[in-house]
Amino acid sequence: MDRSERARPSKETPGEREASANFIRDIIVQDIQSNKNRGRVATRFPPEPNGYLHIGHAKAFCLNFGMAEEFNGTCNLRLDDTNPSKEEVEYVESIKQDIRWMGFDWEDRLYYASDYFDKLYEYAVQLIKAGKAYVCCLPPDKVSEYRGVFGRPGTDSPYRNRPIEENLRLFEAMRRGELAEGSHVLRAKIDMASPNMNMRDPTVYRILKVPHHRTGDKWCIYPMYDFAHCLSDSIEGITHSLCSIEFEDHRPLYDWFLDQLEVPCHPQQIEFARLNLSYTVLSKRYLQQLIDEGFVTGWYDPRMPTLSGMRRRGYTPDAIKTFMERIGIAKKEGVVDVSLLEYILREQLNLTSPRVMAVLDPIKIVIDNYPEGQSEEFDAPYHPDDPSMGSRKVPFSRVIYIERDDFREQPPKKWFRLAPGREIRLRYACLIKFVNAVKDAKTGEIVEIHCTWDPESRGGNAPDGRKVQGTSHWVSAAHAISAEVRLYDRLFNKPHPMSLKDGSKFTDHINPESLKTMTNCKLEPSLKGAPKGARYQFERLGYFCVDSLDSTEQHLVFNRTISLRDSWEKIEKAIKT
RNA sequence: UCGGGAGUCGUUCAAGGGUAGGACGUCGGUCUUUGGAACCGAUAACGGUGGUUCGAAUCCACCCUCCCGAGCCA
Repeated sequence: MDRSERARPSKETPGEREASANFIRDIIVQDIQSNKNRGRVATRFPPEPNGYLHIGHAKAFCLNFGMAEEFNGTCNLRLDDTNPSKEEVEYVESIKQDIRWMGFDWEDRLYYASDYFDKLYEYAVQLIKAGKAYVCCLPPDKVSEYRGVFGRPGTDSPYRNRPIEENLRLFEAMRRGELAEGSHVLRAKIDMASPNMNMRDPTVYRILKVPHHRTGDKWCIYPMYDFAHCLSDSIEGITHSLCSIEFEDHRPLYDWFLDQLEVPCHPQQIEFARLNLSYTVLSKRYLQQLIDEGFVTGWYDPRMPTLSGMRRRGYTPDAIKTFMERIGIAKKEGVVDVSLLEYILREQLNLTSPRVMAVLDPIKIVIDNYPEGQSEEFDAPYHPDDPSMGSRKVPFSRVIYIERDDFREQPPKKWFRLAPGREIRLRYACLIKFVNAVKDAKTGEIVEIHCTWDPESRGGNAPDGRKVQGTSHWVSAAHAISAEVRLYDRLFNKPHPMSLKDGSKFTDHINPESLKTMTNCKLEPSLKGAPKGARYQFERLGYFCVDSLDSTEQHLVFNRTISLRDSWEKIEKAIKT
């Protein structure tokens, strides 16, 4: 292809995501140029409804919906429900909700593989009539044994050359429920000597006497993935069937079925590497295990990499989409550093979150020279770099709270915050100067700190131009509202919890601090009535959102989406070592 | 053992017979009423060995490493 014709990254305008080149886009561009499929692009996202969608699925559907959008095509949502023993309606609903939340629309193209059960049955009959499939009576362990091992050909089933009429009769008996589960299967007659195990007479239909969440008990035989998937794609007129790398050696089988049968079209299967993320696990099975063993509260726990967990945590769909574009699409399998996701999240939240003040672990400050019973208000902008977000009034009075962590009796080097003898700024308010700290006689714990303020410094600066190094966020005690704040962190403390060489289980590496609940938090009064899901930056702390499940008007609950970058933490570590 | 796939900065994605580029990370700096943000700079890579060529990361050969595959799961 001429280089100038190649899909290039779109011009970068502020706030717009950049489209990066990827090999799938290149293929689609070529296909359009050669007028393959008459220039049409049709993709689909085919999740199995046996669990909640996670960020790995998001990579797949962002690609499928994204390509369709970009090339004026369509993307279908198809629930791949061919195994009723594992699938549930709850999952179907969550899948739809999560995709919608991410901003994609399948319009009227919501399909189920089970929509095609009648057609698939007919295709199977067609295959039998063509002498390309047979009913095998080998029990499961024998089927496996006959299939053989890598490097050596398998053995033909003794039922392989059954007459077509008998196959037809037995398949019909399977369908009618006359045969026991496990006793018979329909198999494609391909090649028991193929080096590709998928081609050694794969199972096409099995008996499963299980009701289906959509077809009820109409069927007791169900098609296998390889058969159902390629045909569903063809029935829907899919042009590009994008799937993950582990299906690469299923492609010959995908193509084989479509070649044997009279089908509407023959989509092209293209494989790409699935997403892996550091400090997390991305597999339904392991996520289910985290739930079952009580490490998290459910699929929607804010620490889970599920879309419902991330939504509750405060992630934005846009951050996830931008992440997908930045990591790109390739065939190489790898692990993306979660810090890139976090960077993009902060990048977006920084632009869009109103700033407010919240003290999570309060310590009382008494302003000795501020009159008792008096108060005043300071004007505080909602965003320091975006005046269009406006401002609010923050009340100030004699007793306020600051963060316990913002005071040190014996400050280390490079400490900018409050300490004996120091003067600091209260954000958007004034300068205060340390007087003394009052300790509990028994425990030695500091119960309150006395300071004086400089009334001339209203707004935050002294007219004499003197500078202070530190600025603290604060809340007026008399005006504060109480709340619970849940501090979430990475779920694992190892970058690759799934591949430790020491023989440990991944659950051994759960971060014990992945959730820290703060119950005595003080918020500025403007936060009263904050609606579920609302996002804020708590100044100097991080990005937080109102919990969508547990927060009530009487008892506000906030989740920490992500902390602010903390360069003091780095300095502190450097000093200690 | 056989088949399939993949190897480019620490990570991820590019480019590609002619100076290997971006982003994150890391390190340093500027600025700052968030130790935030922003800005500037530095860092660092073509798995190996041969061959073809004026020139190879790119083409060829061989080798090495890693991933997937023996469900009546998807």
